Amino acid sequence: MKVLDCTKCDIKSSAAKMLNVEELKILGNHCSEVNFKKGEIIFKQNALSSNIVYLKKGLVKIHIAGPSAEQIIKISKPPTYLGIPTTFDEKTNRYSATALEDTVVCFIGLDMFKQFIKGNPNFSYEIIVELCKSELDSFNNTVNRAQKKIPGRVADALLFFNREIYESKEFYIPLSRLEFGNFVDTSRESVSRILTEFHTDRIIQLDGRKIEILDEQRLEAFSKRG
DNA sequence: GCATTAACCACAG
DNA sequence: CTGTGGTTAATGC
Repeated sequence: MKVLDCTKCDIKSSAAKMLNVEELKILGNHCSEVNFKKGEIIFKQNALSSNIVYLKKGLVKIHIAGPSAEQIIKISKPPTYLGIPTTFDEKTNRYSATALEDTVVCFIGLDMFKQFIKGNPNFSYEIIVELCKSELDSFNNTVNRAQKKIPGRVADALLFFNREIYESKEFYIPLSRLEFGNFVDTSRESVSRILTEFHTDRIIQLDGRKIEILDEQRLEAFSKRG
C-alpha cells in the first residue's frame, strides 16, 4: 500500500488542520486513498464498518434502504466525514454511501482516529462542531420533510444544489428523477410534474437534468410557504 | 359536495 | 429512464 503523506494534503478536514506534523504522519500511515467512479458504492448498509471515511473530492449520497423504498438522507460534498455515526459505536453501517460523481475518499483506521479524539482536544472539538451542524441539518430536514408540500420540498432541493453544492444558478441535477423523489420524499412522477410546472412558470429553465434558476425569489417563496 | 394534493398505474417515447 | 394522462383516496373548506 502506498503510504500517504497527510502533511502535504491540501484538502484537510477542519479537524485534521488541528494535527501537528507528527500526528499527520501517523494519520498517513493509517489511511488509504481510494477513487470511486460515479455510481460506485463507497460503503454499504449492514456491512461491517471498521474505517472512518473522509470525503476529499466529488459528491456522495447517503441513503438508507427503508421498509418500502430507498431514501436519500443527505447529499454530502467535500470536505467532510461520511462514516462517523456509523463507525464509532456500531459494528455495522446503518446507511450506505454512493458516489454521485467521480469521488476521492480516504479510509482512516478507526483505532488511530479514536486516539486522536482522546488525545487532541482541538481535533475533537472540530469533529463535534461538524457533528452538531449535521444534527441540526437533520432536525431541519425532519421538519421540512414532514410539513412542506411537494413544491416546497422540490424548491428546497433546487436551492440546496444552487447554494450548497454548485454555487451556481446553472447546474446538472446529480440524480435521476427517481432518486430526486427519494431525496424529497415523493414519487418520480411528482418530481417530474413539479419541475415542468416550475419550467412553464418560468421559475427555472429545464432541460433533462440541466437546470437554470431564473427566479430565485419565487423558488424561495415556495420554500417558505411550504 | 367540491377542490386540492399526491400516489399509483399504464403507456409512449 | 422520463413525461403525461387517468384514476383514486385522503383532507380541507
